[in-house]
Amino acid sequence: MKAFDQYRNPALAVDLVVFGYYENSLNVLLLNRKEEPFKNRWTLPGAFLQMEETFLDTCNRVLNTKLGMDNFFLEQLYSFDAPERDPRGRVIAVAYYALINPSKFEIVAGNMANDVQWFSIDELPKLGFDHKDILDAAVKRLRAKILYNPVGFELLNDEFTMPELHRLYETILQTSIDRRNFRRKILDSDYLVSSGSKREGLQNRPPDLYQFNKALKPNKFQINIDLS
Amino acid sequence: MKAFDQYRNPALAVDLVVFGYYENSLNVLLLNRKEEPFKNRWTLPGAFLQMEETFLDTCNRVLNTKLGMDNFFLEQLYSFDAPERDPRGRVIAVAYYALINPSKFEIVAGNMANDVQWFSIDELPKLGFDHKDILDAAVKRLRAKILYNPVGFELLNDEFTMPELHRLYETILQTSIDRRNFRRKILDSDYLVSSGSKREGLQNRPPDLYQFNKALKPNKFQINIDLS
DNA sequence: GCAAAAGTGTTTGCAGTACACCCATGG
DNA sequence: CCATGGGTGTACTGCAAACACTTTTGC
Repeated sequence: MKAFDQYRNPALAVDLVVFGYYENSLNVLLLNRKEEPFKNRWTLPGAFLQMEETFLDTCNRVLNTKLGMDNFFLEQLYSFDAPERDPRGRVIAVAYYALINPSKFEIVAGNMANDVQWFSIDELPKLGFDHKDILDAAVKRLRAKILYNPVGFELLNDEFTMPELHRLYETILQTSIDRRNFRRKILDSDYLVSSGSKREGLQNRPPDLYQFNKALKPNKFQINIDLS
Repeated sequence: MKAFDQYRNPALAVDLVVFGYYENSLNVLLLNRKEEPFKNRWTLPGAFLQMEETFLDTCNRVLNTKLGMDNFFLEQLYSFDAPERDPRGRVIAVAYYALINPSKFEIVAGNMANDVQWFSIDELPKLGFDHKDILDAAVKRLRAKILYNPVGFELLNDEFTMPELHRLYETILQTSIDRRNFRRKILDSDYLVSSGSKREGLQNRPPDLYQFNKALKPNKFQINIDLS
């Protein structure tokens, strides 16, 4: 029997949508290409899958080398197959998205400084390949997921306040949520533990600090926002 | 620049979970392999992606030739990358799932009769490759999706009755749903149009016939079942 | 004392649940 | 006229949306 990998197969890339939240903005990590095609255009970070790698291996390779990151939320998004998505030839892309806290990581520039940069998803440059499609799908997934899963905590510090979490939700969902009802829903879900202390140094009443409950009972909550 | 497809790439298979509903049972289409590996074991239908094909092309190729099917609900499920999932070598699988009405199609046997068969998802044989994982993911997705999307209609005849739809939901979700509340929710969503006539020939009161509203306003409904 | 933001509580209405009753058919 | 399943209505209840008040800080 002929080995499969000697047939002609499409190349397989793993592309990453890395979300980071700071200064009341949802941001995505983009990479400035220094080679054709799409030279000098911003694109999602990614790499070709090596024969012995799993998807997660490839994700970690990209994130470790280019960004010095590890230990973050990572989830498969979708696979993209448009025949002309890469002008060099047939390339299938398996897209993952990651949620990270930018303050925890230093962005390691690749060969050159300024080739990796955060962009607010409201002020995106024109992207190469079909990466705008991938990014749009990721944003849509994140918005749907955050309504019933505690993924918001991945984007914040270990300790965070209720108003911070509230602003995070309002930013990502691009809507306003009643802060009192929001607080009640989140607290009722038992996903948070009060850390006892308060955030000092702000202008007004110091808000309570919370941590994500690692011994979580899967006590679902549901934020009711119509995304359509 | 060297063409990408001359590098060594994993093979890329498209595997299909074809769901069909009849006789109050959710069934999946399996194929009896006539070659190694997993000779004489039941597996999901699938094919290797050809260079010029999209995923959907491959899906249609499989479904048309083996099953004589077209025009059905088809959605990408997930991509599977376990390194040892195929003993012949590295094969990535992109899984799709389809919803069809078995009464609309004749299963076209491949090279031999009895090599394609419906199995109730409650009485599955041992599957080859990692196809049990894929199937489990598909069932999970279908159960989640049917709660808020009108995909149930794909599995029924063009005209169907409310009790039929109700039984479909109870079967797929493996739970009991109050038929009166179910009816109200579905009708309130405006996804159904009464066809005016009734299903005759049953033993008791003839139930009303409905059709799926093709001019649908995306008027979401929500069946509240805790899937966890 | 005032402004601003955080914490806590209450009212109200609607949607989901749990029911009961009537209707149409076959035998 | 009875059994069986289909169609329709209603009362209750619990949650969520809307909203008001108090508390704590900086200046």
